[in-house]
Formats: sequence, structure tokens, C-alpha cells
Amino acid sequence: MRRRRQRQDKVTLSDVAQKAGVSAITVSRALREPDKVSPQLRDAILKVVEEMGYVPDLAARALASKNSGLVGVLSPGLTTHAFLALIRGIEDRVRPSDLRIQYASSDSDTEDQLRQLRFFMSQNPAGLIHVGQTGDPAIEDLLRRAPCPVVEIMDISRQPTDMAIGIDHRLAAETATRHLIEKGYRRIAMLGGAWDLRARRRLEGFKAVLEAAGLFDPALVLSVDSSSSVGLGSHLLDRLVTEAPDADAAFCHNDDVALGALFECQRRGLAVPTDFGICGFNDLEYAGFAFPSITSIRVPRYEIGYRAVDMIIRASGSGTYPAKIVDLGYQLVARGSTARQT
Amino acid sequence: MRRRRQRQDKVTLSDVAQKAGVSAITVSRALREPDKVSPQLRDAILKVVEEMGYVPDLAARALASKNSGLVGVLSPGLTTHAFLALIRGIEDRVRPSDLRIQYASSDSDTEDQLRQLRFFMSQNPAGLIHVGQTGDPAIEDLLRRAPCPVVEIMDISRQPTDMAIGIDHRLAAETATRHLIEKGYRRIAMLGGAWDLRARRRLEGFKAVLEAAGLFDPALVLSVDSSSSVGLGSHLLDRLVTEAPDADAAFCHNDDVALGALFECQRRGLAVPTDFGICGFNDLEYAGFAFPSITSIRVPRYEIGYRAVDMIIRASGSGTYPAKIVDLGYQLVARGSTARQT
DNA sequence: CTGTTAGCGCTTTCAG
DNA sequence: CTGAAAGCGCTAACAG
Repeated sequence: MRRRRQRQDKVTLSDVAQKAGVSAITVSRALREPDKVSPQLRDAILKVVEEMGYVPDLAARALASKNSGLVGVLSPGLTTHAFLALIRGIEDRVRPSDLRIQYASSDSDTEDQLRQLRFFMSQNPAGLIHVGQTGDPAIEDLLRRAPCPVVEIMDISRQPTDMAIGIDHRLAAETATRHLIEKGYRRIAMLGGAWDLRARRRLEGFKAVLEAAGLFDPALVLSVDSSSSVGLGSHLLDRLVTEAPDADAAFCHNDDVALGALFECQRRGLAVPTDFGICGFNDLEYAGFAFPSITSIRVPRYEIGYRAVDMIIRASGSGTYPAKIVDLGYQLVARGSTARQT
Repeated sequence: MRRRRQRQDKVTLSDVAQKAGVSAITVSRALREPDKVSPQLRDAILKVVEEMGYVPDLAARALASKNSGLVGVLSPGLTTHAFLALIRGIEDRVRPSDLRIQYASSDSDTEDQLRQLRFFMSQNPAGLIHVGQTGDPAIEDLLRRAPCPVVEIMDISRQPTDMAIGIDHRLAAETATRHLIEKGYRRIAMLGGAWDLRARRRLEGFKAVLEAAGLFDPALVLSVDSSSSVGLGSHLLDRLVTEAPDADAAFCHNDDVALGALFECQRRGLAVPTDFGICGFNDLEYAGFAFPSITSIRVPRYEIGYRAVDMIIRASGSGTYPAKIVDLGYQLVARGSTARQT
């Protein structure tokens, strides 16, 4: 049983100043702009700071300086493997700056995204990174009103509020689909989860390529409105085999779905890639280790995160927010799951 | 190119008050404690708030009220599948409260954790949730000093600063190991990543059970100091087969490692579970869908998150922070990967 | 139920 | 290089 630290415990800037025999503002400077304080005074002050265990109050700082230094990252389903690299990129770029990151994981639900966005707005953010573009007008409107640069990441097929960085999901899907055709698959399905913006773009690309080849069949597009997972992949492959026994390949919403599909094939004795080809999306770490290894589309996630923060930093300098779209490109990684002899 | 919203754009409480013909505090109350304002006035005020697009300034609020309402969640590697359910639990409990959550993903590195902790401290947090117990004294010290309740989650084998909720990882490992023995495996390996606290506890349990059975062999404990992943599982199984060809089962650091081991077995034609048994940890979604499905230890992650927040809320009411350890228990989920006929 | 008065802890001027 | 004064936007505490 530990007692609550009382309010008077809190060490403030003036406490430190008093003990160090200087004014508060000098302590403040010693902490934030060491160059502007004489070395000896600075050292003395920092020593007192250490001794007293002074911790700056960010709320007070934000209020006085009108600068929270906070960058909000809003994403539905923050916690998927796909975000690991993204977050690493973000943090690596933030570390040497004086910004700080706050993540919010919203539901893909519009109402929840609005809630989280308003919450960020309440904190005078220095920037906003938005992942889950839905095209919802209320969200767009709120983003446009944001008094800070906004970077929409992952997909760049949409005109962004300010800036966007990522890849063109439609083109990526076209590449994947073309690959499956080249490998000799003809009855190609698309297995997916909820149709968010990126998924819709991919469907467009998928459809366009198959139609051009005279191979598109809407009955081969299967999805359910739930989040993508291994279980979903398993389930959808099951449905596919029942509804369209002649299907011979699947372009999956992501690698989890692809993995589920792969397992289900194994369970049914469907040989991958001979009887059935599988292509995932994202190129997560495990894709290369699966057996057979899974063909996927590699997305430069680390770089997207890193550069998104970079764009915010640059935009903060100027007084305006440049309209800008950065295409980082994707890469097809052909592996065992589509390595059929042609 | 969008112009920066100017400072004077910002609508403040008094702007709203003025337009509504009341005082600032009344607007403040209408927003936070609607009951204390007459219905008609309240409606009028809320209408003006809406019209003017007023957004409260959380920094000012936190400063004035000495209450940030912020709960910090610090975890190394926030972004693993294992955290999905945890975060859902946290958010579900937070939603109806007036708290807000801020996640920080630290490296498992002590220095980085300290950095992030100090950062939380700078914000007068209402509570702290800590995942990556390392037993590091500097971190413990900082947590002890925190002027708010602290809940350490996932493992409960350690005396916490205030409170802890989770499972006993040592016991869980004992159960898993016993299961492998019961299934007739005798040369049981342990495959792991970095030896964080939880992993060490599991090793203890693993070792204790095998020693009691006269089966422990240190040569079968393989790990590398890198984060656990499918690739690692694959790699470690490869090493295991080389160094100890007679090994016949593995208790893995988590399901990712188990999956990697499973793939590697398939690649080598090692039949699972007949030739080799595999047990994972966490019981992630995909464990049940793999082929063969993967035996694992189910950890009540959603509930841990939900109740951790709950503990903070309750502790905030009282003036003291109860020393408390909550054991939520785990469950062995026996599946195909260890289903050897005995 | 509503308003007045004082700050919260820090930083921004503007002077020395 | 250092300091004094003022105030960021909001809410506690007390009045009415």
C-alpha cells in the first residue's frame, strides 16, 4: 500500500530556480536551449534539476508555447503485424526531433474515428498521420480543418487533404493479378475482408486485369465484412472450393488471409502451387518462411512511416501545407506459392 | 496548398461564452457537468459551441484541473498480434470513462523505456500500465515514484510497485511441459527469443518439470537475442535438428516461433506431431487454423487489458494504491501439433 | 443555478 | 547572457 504523492510534492520550475538562485526562465532555457545559458550556470542548474527530480509539465509547456509537439497517428487496427515496420519508421524519425507521437487505434467505424480525431485536435497537434482513409466526408472535413499538416499514408490513390505517401494499391493489385495469369492460372479468385478504401482499389486493379484477359468472374470475388485473419482465409478458401471447385488461384487481401488459405489447401490435400496458386499482400515476415513460401506484394512500410513524419516536420517549417503525393512503389516477391511450372 | 490556420482562428471558451451571453465557467460546466446547468441555457450553449466549432484545449484543462485523465501504456513491441486483444480490452474499459489512453512502444532497451516513462510522467498521468517488466532497478524506481497508480500486466510472478494482473508464466510453462511429457515426448527443447522476464519465468517452469522427470538437457534450450518471429522459429528448429537430431518436441517462446518451427518441420519432412511435437504460447488466432493446428497456452489478454484499466479507475478513487496481484489464469489448448498417439 | 476571482506551470515578449 | 511582467485557456473555490 503506497501513499499517493501529494500535490506539494511536485517540483516546479520556480522551485528549481529558487534553489539554484536564478529566475525561472533561466532554468527553462537551460533545459530547452542550453546554448543560450552560460556553461557554468547551465551545469549548476542541471545539477539542481537532477537533485530535485524536476520533471517538466508538458501541459503547461503546451499551453504557454502553443506548441504541443504532438503528432497523432490514427489507424484502424493499429495492432497488426503490418504496422510493426511502420511504427519503427515513425519512431526512428521522431526520436531525434522534439516531436512526440501518440497512437490511437480506432475502429474502422466512422464515428470512432471522428471521436479520436477530435481528441487529437484538442491537443493542438503539430501533425496528424492518418491511415484508415475511408472517404467519409465528415472525416475529410475534420482533417481539412486541422490546424496542422496532415499526412495520409499507405494508399495514394485519393486526393489527400494535404499530403499522402504510400503506394498505389490498384497498380499493386494489377501486378499481382498479372503474375498469377503469367503463371498459368486462369480461374483466379479474390479473397478479402472488409472493403476499405485500399481493398476497393485493389479490387479495381484485379478486375481490370482479368477483364482485359477475358477471365473475370464476379463469382470468384469472395469476402465477408470482418477483419482479415488467418481464420478468414481458411473460411473463404473453404467457401471457394465449394462454390467454385474449378478455381485455381487466389489473390488474398493480405498475408494472413493467404496463410489461412494455404493451411486450408493443405488440409484438403490441394497442392500449392500445382493445383492452386496463392498470392498475399504486404509481404510480412512470415511469408518467406511458410511452406511453401508465400508470394506477396512488398510494401515499403518502414519508409512510409519514416517519411510521413519527415513530411510533417518539413511542412511545419513553412507556413503552408504543400499538396503533395509521394509514391514509394511496391514490389512483387514471387515465391513458392505461385511457382507453378508454366 | 492549404494555408495554415492562424492563431486567432482558435475559438476559446470565452469566445463561446461571449457569444452565448454567459460566463466562461458556465460554458465549461455545460460541457463537463451538464446537470449543473439549466437545460435551456445548456442547449443554447451547446448550440453555440457547435456553431463556432469550439474544441476544448486539453493542455489548459489539464493544467487548471491538475488532472490529465491520461493513462499511459508502455510496452516493448506494442505491435504484435498478441496485443490486439489486450488493446481491445483496454479501450473497451476506457471508453465509458473520462480517461484517455496513450500508447508508447519502447524498445526492450532500458534506456528507451526510461525515456518513455519520463515522458508519461511529464503529463501528470492518471495511471500507468506497464508491460515489459525487466526487473531493472532504474525503471522500478521511476515507477515507484510515479504519482499515480501503476499496473504491471501480463506476468504476476514479481512483486509489483502497486498492482499486477496477468498470469503466472512459470506455472503456464510447467503445464505446457507436462503436456509434452504426457504425450510421450522425451527429448523436449525450448526455443526462444530474447530472455525477458516472462521468458525467464517460463524457462524456470520448463526446467523444473523436466528435471523432476529426469529429462532436462541444457543443450536443448536454444535462443538468440532477437525478437521472436516465424523466421526465428524456423532458424532455431534448423539449429536444433543439427545440434540435437534426437530432439522430439519443442516448447516455443510464442506462437510465431511455433509456426516457424512447424514450417521448418514440413520443409524437412519431419512429421508433426508423430516425429516431432510443437507447443506454442499465447494461442493467437491462427494457432487453431494451422495445419496441423498448434497446441498453445491461452492467455486471457482481453480481460487483462480490461481489468488493468479497471484497477486504475478504482485505485484513483481511494487515496492509496492497493498492493494487489490478480491472477487471471491460463489454459492449455491441446491441438494437433502435439496429438501423438500414446 | 450562475458568476467572480485566482491561479495552474510554463514560455513569450521585451528590457536590461 | 539574464530577468520581469504578462498571459496561454481553462477550472477550483468560493460567492451570490
